[in-house]
Amino acid sequence: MTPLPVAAFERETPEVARYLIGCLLISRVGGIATGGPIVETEAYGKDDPASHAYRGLTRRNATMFGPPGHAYVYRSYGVHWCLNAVTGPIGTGEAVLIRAIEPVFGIETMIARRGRDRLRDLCSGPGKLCSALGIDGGLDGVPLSSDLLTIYPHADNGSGVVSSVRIGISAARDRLWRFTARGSPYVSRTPSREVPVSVR
DNA sequence: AGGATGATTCTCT
DNA sequence: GAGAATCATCCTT
Repeated sequence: MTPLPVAAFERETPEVARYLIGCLLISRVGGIATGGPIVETEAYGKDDPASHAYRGLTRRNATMFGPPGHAYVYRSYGVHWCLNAVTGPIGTGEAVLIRAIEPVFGIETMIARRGRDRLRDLCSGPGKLCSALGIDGGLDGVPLSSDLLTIYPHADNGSGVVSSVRIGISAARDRLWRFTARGSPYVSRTPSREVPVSVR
């Protein structure tokens, strides 16, 4: 199975966020495969006051300005790790936050890492999925085609994807830059207002 | 050096 | 749905 090519991360960031729904995210941290299909993403794109990159390059967000197709891993609220896929050409600070996956591979390992045994509690949030997959700051900047962290394409990509407003931000609340797999019980929160997404 | 601020999670109501 | 926990990062003195 071939990982997503870098070209897949070079389109407009919201388009990448939509496209990633259904793609397979696999971690092999610790030599154990964990992961599953992506069911929730958010775009942090151009001229976006909600983005870490909005006020320019800093030490934390430097990876966002690097090459597309790499992982941007940052610490949230001092305790959680969050995983992004860097998008756009070098020099632009854009990324897609991977917010939730459907837990499929390495369930026992993910249960142990999370300290929770209900399937829906394993990967239903950006901090949760990093915990379940063993992702931490040491993976910041690694290619998403690497042995440690890989995103694979999925045949059914595109169907059943809906958009809604992003979660946990205070700026640019009107942008429909959150994407979820319609009806998935593994998202962080059920979207209040779902808007259909056109598939090209 | 100090203060404000979260791209969150968990628990309780 | 609301509130607490918790601390690295960033910006302002």
